[in-house]
Amino acid sequence: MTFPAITPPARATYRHGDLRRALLEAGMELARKGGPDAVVLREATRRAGVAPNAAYRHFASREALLQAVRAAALSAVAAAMEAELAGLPAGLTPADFARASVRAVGSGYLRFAQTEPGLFRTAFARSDVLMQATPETPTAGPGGLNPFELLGSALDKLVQAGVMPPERRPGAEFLAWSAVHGLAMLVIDGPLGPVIGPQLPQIGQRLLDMVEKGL
Amino acid sequence: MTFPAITPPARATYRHGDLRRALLEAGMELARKGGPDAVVLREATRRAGVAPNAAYRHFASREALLQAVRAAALSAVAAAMEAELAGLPAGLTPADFARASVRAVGSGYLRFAQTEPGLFRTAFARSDVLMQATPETPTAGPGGLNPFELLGSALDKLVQAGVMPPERRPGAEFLAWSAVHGLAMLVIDGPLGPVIGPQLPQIGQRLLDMVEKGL
DNA sequence: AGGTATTGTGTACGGCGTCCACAAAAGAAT
DNA sequence: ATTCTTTTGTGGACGCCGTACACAATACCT
Repeated sequence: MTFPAITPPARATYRHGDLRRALLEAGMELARKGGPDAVVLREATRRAGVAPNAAYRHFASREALLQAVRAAALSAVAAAMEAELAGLPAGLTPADFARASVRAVGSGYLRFAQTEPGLFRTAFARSDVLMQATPETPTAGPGGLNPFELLGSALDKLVQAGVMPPERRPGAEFLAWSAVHGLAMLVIDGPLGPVIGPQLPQIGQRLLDMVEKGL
Repeated sequence: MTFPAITPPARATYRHGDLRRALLEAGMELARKGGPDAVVLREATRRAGVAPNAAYRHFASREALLQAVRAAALSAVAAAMEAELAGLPAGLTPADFARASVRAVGSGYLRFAQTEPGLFRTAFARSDVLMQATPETPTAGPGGLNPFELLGSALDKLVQAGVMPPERRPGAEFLAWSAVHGLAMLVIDGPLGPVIGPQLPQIGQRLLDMVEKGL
């Protein structure tokens, strides 16, 4: 007689070997579809083929696991922004390049929100991981800058290129970030999803026009 | 010997009389401090002095109760906006009045977010109640318009006063709303709370400058 | 008065996060 | 090599949650 055998091999060794990473990846998977609330400790341990309590050897609580997932999601946002920046055409004037950089950061943000809504919601909900990234929970992309820093550096270019007067620079990231973040949240997590939705790219461009003009 | 007697009188009659309202009010209280996740069915019934299952005679599920709370919270947002609009000085030119109206709507939104973060988060998270308000779950304020409609009518004034060219009007609410919503979310539910925080009013005004200029 | 629909109760199930005591394995000290 | 210690995973339990089902008390209608 054979048993159903969920997760057949289970595990040969008593020690898992890389449980922390396994839990983090399971957490990412859960967050990807389902958002932050879907990051459930027991389910993550189940996927890692381990007893629920084993998680507590690597994360102090469900919240701690969630924090780690958040940080990883922020890294992914940064990577999306960097991809967008890398796709910028060459040979632009400094002013145009600076403007295009700001737009690229915004577009990357919005595109990520639309393609990975679960991760996006996880990245930006109820937490201050972004501003106080610890060595254990890096929030940066491949280039070493986190999303907030990428936006800041794009805005700096705007000043250097003479497009933005220096006195407007302080705090400008909050304004630009707010606009883009608000649209993303309203579409993927709020009441605008059904209303807008497929038109996000166009509305996004219009929003970026507004930011560029109004900053 | 006397018992501890939590909720001493409990209830004299078998029927509660107004359980639906009682549950809604308990839910609002829970949402006020704690946000949407704090709206817990069992706790609401406890506060109403009733068995957990009694709730199911009035709400199909926890989610249904939460929807009702959301609608009520949206009403409160609308009321905050109306209060701000009512405080506008008299004797403005139509153009200035229109501009001030848009700002008032935005300020009301931000002020509400800061003074009632729990309700604010509840109002605007994961739901489409706003766009499809049912008779049972009204989202409007005392004046009969919900937050979205209040913003729309302020923008209409902008066009009527000749401040905004009519061709820019369609979709403008999405842009303005995004900006304000994003700032509110980043401050009360995101990573900007510790960073900004007390300076919200100033940054809010700057954000509204950006919107006004960039719309 | 009796019948019916409404509303609240009791019991139970499975899922969650987390605490505690224990067991297995790995590494260090003898 | 044997023992001790630290690390890592297991098992069982607790109290919370949402919710389904059967039942009881009340109100309402005839």
